[in-house]
Formats: sequence, structure tokens, C-alpha cells
Amino acid sequence: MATSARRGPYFCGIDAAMDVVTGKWKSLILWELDHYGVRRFAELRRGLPGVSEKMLIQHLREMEEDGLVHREVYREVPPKVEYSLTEHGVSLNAALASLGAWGTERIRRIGAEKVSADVTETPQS
Amino acid sequence: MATSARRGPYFCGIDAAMDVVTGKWKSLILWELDHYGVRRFAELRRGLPGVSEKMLIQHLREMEEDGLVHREVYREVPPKVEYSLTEHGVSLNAALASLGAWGTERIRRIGAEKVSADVTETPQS
DNA sequence: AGGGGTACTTACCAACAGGTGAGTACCCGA
DNA sequence: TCGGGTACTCACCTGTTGGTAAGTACCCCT
Repeated sequence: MATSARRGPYFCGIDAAMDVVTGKWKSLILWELDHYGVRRFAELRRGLPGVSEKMLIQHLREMEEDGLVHREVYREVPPKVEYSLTEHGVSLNAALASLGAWGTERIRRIGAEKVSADVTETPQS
Repeated sequence: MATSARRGPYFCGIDAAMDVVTGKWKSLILWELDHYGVRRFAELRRGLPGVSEKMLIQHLREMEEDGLVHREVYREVPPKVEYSLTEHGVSLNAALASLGAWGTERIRRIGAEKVSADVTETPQS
């Protein structure tokens, strides 16, 4: 289980931050939640094209454990669960901004393709 | 080999930056080279307690390919190779600063152990 | 002559990340 | 009644990551 181990010992701050951000979809989840404020499970799944339900849940659970994400369950039928960022999640997202800028510059430099994850307008609909 | 694939397509800048930073020792290598300016292979190995020679080389080669690290070979006997950061490496390290600060704060919050990398002072403190 | 240093390379192996596809339990609209 | 939506859980499988240990080739010091 990746759900227990984590939390150090760390070499440095970057190490500790990486431990929490590492995961194929985590930075995207962070961005989605920061952008929309609150998102339901299925909304996140649709917003992250290609993610598997297993990984989405696993990442959300880990991020909840790490204090980045808040999970609000409404005991209704059909089930409703809302995810949002905690203050730590928000600040982490802010700390990632400069890294994102560097990466964007790198994309421009090497002329890599950029898969649009732009959600304000969906590419295929 | 992980030496070829990489370079996108990426979802966003963070994705692109992560692609380059991901690797157990890369952020530490980045910090070591930024701190010392120039380091020889064996110096890096000693500066990163626990790293295997295989991983050190592999990471250095990938970082060279990604344009973060410059490798200068002196054709002498015994062999001498000096590693240093390129301007892109330096700017990446700078972009990681805020993430490092966030991580340091997290370490403080959760009270995790912090393994000193046994340098004059620990990274991003 | 033996041990240690330089900077690697190679083969083998274990652990883990992440994907696939199915199942659960309940509800709603056609 | 059938298909689809809600939010998951579980078993299985594969590819990648990273570790171990050995080898290479040449040199210096004792």
C-alpha cells in the first residue's frame, strides 16, 4: 500500500514536496480543483482525459491523507462526493506556479506537443 | 531505455517540468551542482549518500540530454569529468525554490525527520 | 604486489506505479 | 426491462524505476 509509507525522512524541502506531488495525475488534480474550487468524482474523471478510476481514487485518497484535499460526502442516493483543496493544497498549487512557468518555457523551447487540458472549452465537444 | 522517450506530449508546464525533474536523485543533483558550481563524478557520488553509480550516471546523462547539465571530459589519466549546470539547469533550480520552501514548511508541519545531505548546509532551508 | 582511486558499463532482479476489466449497490429515464 | 449514471472496490498484469554486484582499463602509492 502506498497509503502508509511516505512522510520522509527527507533530504530537503523539494524532496518533501515531491513526495506529495509525485503521481501521474496529481498536479492535474491540483490544478482542476484550484480552477473549479469544488469538483465531484465524475467531473474530475471527465476533466482528466485518460485517467483510470482506480488511479483517480488512489491519488485523491493520498492527497487527502497528505492534507491537500478535502473530501465531503453527502449521504444521498445516488452518492455524491465533493472534492476541494485545503489551504495547504492551495499553497502547494501556488508554489508550483514557477515550476509550471519553467515547464511552459521548456515546451516552447523544444517544440513539444502540448495536449490541451483546457477545460474552459473542451477540445472534443 | 528511458533515455529516448520523454519530451511530451504534455498536459501543461508542470507536466513538462516534472518530466525533467522526476528521478530519485535529480533534484539533489541539481542542488549540488548549483551549490558547488562544478563537481566531478566521484564528488557527486559522495555528496549524495546512498546513490548508486548506475543511477547517478543515468540521471546525469538524462539531464545532459534535457539540456540541464553540461559535461566536460578531460582526456587524462586517470579520467576526469566535470559536471555543471547550464543556464536552463540554473533557472530550473530557481523555479524549484518556492516548491522547496513549501516542502520545508510541510516537514515542519508533520514533524518528519530530515536527513542531512551532509553538505555545508541543507538545501532550500 | 596489492589496494585504492578515476569514471564508467553491464547483467540481473525486486518493488512499485499504473492500466484493464470486472463487480457492487442503488437510482432514474426511456 | 434495459441502459446509464452515482462512487467506488478488487484482482490481475505489465512496464518502469532503481538497487546490487561485478567487470573494464589505467594509474598512483606503499
